[in-house]
Amino acid sequence: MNQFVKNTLKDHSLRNTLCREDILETFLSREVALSHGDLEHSLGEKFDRVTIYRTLKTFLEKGIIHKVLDEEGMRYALCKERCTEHNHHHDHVHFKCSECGQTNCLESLHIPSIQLPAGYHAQEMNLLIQGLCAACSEN
Amino acid sequence: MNQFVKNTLKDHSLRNTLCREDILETFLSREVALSHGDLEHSLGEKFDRVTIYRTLKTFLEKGIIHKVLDEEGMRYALCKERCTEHNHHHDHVHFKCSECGQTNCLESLHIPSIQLPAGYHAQEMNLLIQGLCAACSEN
DNA sequence: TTATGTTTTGCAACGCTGTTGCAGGATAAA
DNA sequence: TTTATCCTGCAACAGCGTTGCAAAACATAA
Ligand SMILES: [Mn+2]
Ligand SMILES: [Mn+2]
Ligand SMILES: [Zn+2]
Ligand SMILES: [Zn+2]
Repeated sequence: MNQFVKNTLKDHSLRNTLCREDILETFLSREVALSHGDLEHSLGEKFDRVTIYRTLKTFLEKGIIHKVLDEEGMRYALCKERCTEHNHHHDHVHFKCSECGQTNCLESLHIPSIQLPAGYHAQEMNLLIQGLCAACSEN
Repeated sequence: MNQFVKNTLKDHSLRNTLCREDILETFLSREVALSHGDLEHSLGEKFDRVTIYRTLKTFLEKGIIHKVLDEEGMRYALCKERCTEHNHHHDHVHFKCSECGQTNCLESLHIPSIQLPAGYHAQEMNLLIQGLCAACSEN
């Protein structure tokens, strides 16, 4: 378990530090997309905010996490596939529940390809669906 | 022209003020989605930043503009259809050019409907496609 | 194990973004 | 023209995100 975290860091040529371990474990244990603020809150006073920012940036560059667009600020989630900095090959849907506020990856839902007007070339797509999640709709 | 602006304000029961006129005209003349910073820059020192924030908020509530999700902060664009605060019925694609940086509405491209997992209910969708726009791809 | 070069961290400081309260000014309607 | 209501500018503030720098931690090889 903790070994997975260590391996992930090693595989990406990153030094094994407590902050990186804790942040990775937080992503693993919570199943949702996390913002910088979520992490800061979740980790208490354990690390400086700046360190958290830099860890997120490093993880993004290494392709360990990917950005999740959100109306109220950027969130991040683990990459399930093998990604690199400028090659985050995700095309799955992100869902944000307007009731519980949680945002998560719907890995199994691919964004359908779209016929763009002439001359346009797509490089990256980001689809956010907002609504009620399964837990919140059965109230 | 200016008359359209006055009518729009009147139709939404908004008082006719210089700041609102100028912001509406800016949205009409530029064809792209604008951020608060774009407007602040475009209007010079003419109005206080706070007034621009409040004008955007008012226009959103009245359904005059809608949000455009963007990796580097929120942008806004005119609603072509009749919208109200909590009923922005847009389902068109937004495109951001990674070369010229412009973001705009592709009004004619509808977001395809997606089959969500059981229990999930969609209320709103936001699809941002990043890539090269027509102008930038013919370089 | 210890020594070494390199990477990472915490701290301080800074600029930018977005919000609120309040008093004075502008607007629309009578 | 008067009046009630709405809008604006100003000041202040909290939060987000970045940078430079010195001290601490890490990985590697002696
Ligand atoms: Mn995802
Ligand atoms: Mn649009
Ligand atoms: Zn929910
Ligand atoms: Zn372009």
